[in-house]
Amino acid sequence: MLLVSKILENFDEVSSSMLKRNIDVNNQLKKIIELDKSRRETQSKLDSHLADSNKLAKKIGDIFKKGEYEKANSYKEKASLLKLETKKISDVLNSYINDLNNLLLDIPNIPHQLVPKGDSENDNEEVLNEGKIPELHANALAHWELASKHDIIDFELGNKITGAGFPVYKDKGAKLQRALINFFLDKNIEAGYKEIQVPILVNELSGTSTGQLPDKEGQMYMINEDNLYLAPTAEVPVTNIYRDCILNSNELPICLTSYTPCFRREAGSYGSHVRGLNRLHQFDKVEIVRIETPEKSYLALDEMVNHVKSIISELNLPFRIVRLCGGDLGFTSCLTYDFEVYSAVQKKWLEVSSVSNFETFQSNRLKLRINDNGSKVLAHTLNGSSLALPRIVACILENFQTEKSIKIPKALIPYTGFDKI
RNA sequence: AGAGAGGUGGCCGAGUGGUUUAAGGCGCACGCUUGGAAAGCGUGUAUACGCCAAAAGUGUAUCGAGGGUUCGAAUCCCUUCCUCUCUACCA
Repeated sequence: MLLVSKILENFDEVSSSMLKRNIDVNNQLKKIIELDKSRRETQSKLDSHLADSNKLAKKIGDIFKKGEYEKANSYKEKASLLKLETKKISDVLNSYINDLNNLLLDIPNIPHQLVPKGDSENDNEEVLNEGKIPELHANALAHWELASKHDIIDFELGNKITGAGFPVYKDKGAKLQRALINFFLDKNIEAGYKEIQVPILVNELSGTSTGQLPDKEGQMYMINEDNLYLAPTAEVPVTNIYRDCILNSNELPICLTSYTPCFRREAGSYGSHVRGLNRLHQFDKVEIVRIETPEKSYLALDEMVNHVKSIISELNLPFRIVRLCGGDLGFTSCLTYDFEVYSAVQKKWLEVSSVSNFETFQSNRLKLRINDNGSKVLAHTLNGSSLALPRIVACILENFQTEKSIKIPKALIPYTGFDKI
């Protein structure tokens, strides 16, 4: 959520930078400023009425003690009238606060200077392209064909148990999943991230605080009976650990890593690009989350990008890093780098990681501050996938297939216990 | 899930309608004291919002959360969340 003070002080900058997202928020911003002014005026008015009420109540108490009941009663009447008026002002104030909040909740984060203008993923800016695209034999198969040929992932069985997008991993397929999770976690821990296990069901406030609500309302599975959501990413439970916290500057940076299954409804996405493992309703992901001071957050973003890069390199997968353009940039993010691995059979790039700096957008909702020698500032939050499994699995299967088998990348063999499928 | 007991500042803990402006203690910070330390003494010690150019200051709100009763609520009522004990169930 943007700060009203930021909008007030940098109106033109905020307004024009939103054009990169292809949205015009000028009117909303003006309304926010107006509402904030009304809010402050009403607050002053209410406070002075409450101050009067408090004084009067005290006076009545004193008079009662002296036993002057008649006098007290006349003051009581006066106090009642004052109270009625106070109630009215308080209602007005609350409506201003609500309207202001609702407007602010609908405005996305301000894109960073580096974010290119653009409409869609086609306008993303490639910043690195590394690794060799393998030359496959003539009969190379797509991963969903390999999965069934080797009987390691069963999509049909998942349909039976749950529905489309919930595959069953079998035998070496299951072990490959487990190997990747451990491999990723170990790499992250080695790089200084502390492992943490968190709940996968989250409440509404958690969803709002990291920015999934109200923006992605329809993308999360909801359990109505208990008013809980299935987390679409570990970002939600992990970042919310620090909701309503004031951290001492010497506690920073906070670097966490967590494995969780992730659940996404993916409403409205159908077609060939969702075949096999390309897009699932349930998938596994290892996430990294950082909390940083404003001064260091972009340094941290670079570190995270380099870290994810090193993991993909170790798996020997051809990949590229793209800087998301305004049109593709997530609601909550200032700057995002996506990692895409190349699927040699499908002949396309598949997103496997998204690394973002949210600056104060989340921390403002989280009320996550840093206490630096008595002065308080909002922290910067960042996160990234390190990494999401399904498309990594798809690429391993496709890119490392031979006529007879699938070779496991060397770095993974200690984790799988086998070198081919 | 049922019955009961609870939730008060960084922590412990007093407080059943108006000298609570939340006692007292611990912790922490600073100062005095000391050769140095401890002890002792003194001062201070939350968050949010408003006013003020800013600081100082000051007003308001906050005793799990939300609503209500009252001139006045930590205290009474309702709703809700959480914790503990017992019972039931259970990996």
